[in-house]
Amino acid sequence: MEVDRTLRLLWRRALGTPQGSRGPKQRISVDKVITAAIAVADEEGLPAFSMRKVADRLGMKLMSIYTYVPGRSELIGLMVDEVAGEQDLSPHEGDIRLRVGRVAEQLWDEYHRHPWLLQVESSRPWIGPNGSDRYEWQLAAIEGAGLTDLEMDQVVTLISDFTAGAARTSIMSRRTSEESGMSDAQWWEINAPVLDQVMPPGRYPISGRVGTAAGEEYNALGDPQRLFRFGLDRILDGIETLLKRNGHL
Amino acid sequence: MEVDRTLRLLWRRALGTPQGSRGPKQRISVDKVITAAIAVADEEGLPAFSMRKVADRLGMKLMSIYTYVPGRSELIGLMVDEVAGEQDLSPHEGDIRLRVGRVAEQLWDEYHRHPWLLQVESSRPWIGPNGSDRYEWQLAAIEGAGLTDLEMDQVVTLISDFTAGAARTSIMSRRTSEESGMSDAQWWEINAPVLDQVMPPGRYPISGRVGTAAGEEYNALGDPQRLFRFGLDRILDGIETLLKRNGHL
DNA sequence: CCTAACTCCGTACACCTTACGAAGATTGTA
DNA sequence: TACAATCTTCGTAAGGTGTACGGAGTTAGG
Repeated sequence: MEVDRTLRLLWRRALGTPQGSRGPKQRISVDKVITAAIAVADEEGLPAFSMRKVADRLGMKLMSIYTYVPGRSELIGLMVDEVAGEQDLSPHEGDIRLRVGRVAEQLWDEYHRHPWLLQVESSRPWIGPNGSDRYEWQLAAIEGAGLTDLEMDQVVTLISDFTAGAARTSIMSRRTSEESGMSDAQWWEINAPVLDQVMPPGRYPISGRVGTAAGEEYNALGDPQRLFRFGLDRILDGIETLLKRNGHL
Repeated sequence: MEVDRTLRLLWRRALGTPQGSRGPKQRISVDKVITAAIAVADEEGLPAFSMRKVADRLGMKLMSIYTYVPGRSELIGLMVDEVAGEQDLSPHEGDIRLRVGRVAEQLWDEYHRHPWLLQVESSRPWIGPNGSDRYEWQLAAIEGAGLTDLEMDQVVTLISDFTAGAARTSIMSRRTSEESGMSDAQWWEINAPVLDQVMPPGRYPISGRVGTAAGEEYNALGDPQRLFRFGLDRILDGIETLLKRNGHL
């Protein structure tokens, strides 16, 4: 079963080398394949990520990659767990606000370092060593704060979901300015004639006002970092409210 | 410029029919193309969504579709604004908790009705009529609650980002159970030997305990609806805290 | 020593988007 | 009425994609 093989690849370090194979030794290693694959995805994004490009980068031919990993989607699973291992999981310090904040910021950084993470659409969420270690570390941030086990899982999910959503917005806006090959000014210049015709003054009273305010404060496209911070602070307030209600804090 | 053409397609109803073209009349309409495209995406997801399938569904040949829309990514932009128009934007009622809750639930429903929305990776966020109307409506939910213009934008973004993140988790878990062709039990049966070997008891003290609790409460895969509700309630608490701090409520 | 098992990889197939141009339909205008 | 301009439809082809299959060569176990 391919599931089994992929799982063994995920936990390859814990399982040790699978001695005694007959044919010629592999020229490179799964780790090299994964590293090259991550580099390709970092540079070009997941849609443009292809087995051919991974092979090229390694100086091998396309079909050889398939002796290292079962296929494209399994390789992506391996990449996801690999980058989950880049984080610093040193013991938590400070009050719960700081701890939980750090959990969120770590995810935020990871998404920005590897924007393709948000394009991953696995049909099976692989359980890998780095993902498992991180989940344990995330829970440790709120261990002993007075939450039930169920609430602990829910809080970590809340933080993860919000951060993923905010990072998605941030990355899409970044892609917009980088990759569209068009400055904001140019874009508005092209669109203005149509939009002026179709959005007469007064048609959007609130968004007109709010959009202007927001546009002036953070410039035009929104300041994703600041939006993230605002949302995170509200969520931390909400978590503190829950702790108070539970009789802690 | 293709930007201009797409924008005109987005606002086609407001702009009226562009009279006086010379050649033969078009056999169908942009609306029919968009509707067919949405149906394909609903059924098969965005990766499997192709121009050919849209053409087939309409009884036309592949290249004819390109006389209606500039290309695949522009068609997707049109689809996004189209489904944004399915919502009921009737006036808000109830207190702010209810209003904001309804904003979130509406997005939640939309993502579940059209899961491919979360797979969209536009390089330009098109400004369409339905998206604009909805943003106005979302702001109206918190108009007059005592927030600054900037805070209003930030609150709507917070709700949108969290909902997108939670919906993403929910949809991925739904896809997992549907599409993997494998029940949870089967999956664990295959994985158990490897995981047992590699995650010895005590290796993950907190996640072991929390995972068990969560698994028992909502069964095994997590109950996305309930996780969404929990997160939303925390965020609403956080927003109320902000209002109190601002001197309202 | 020889065969089983492995690596590497060429070829092929079935998909994808879209550029280009041909063929035919329609309309505005001379 | 004629005819050019302009449009729709669509065939073809180029350049991508993932991966099934099988062949050639290499290595280690029995």
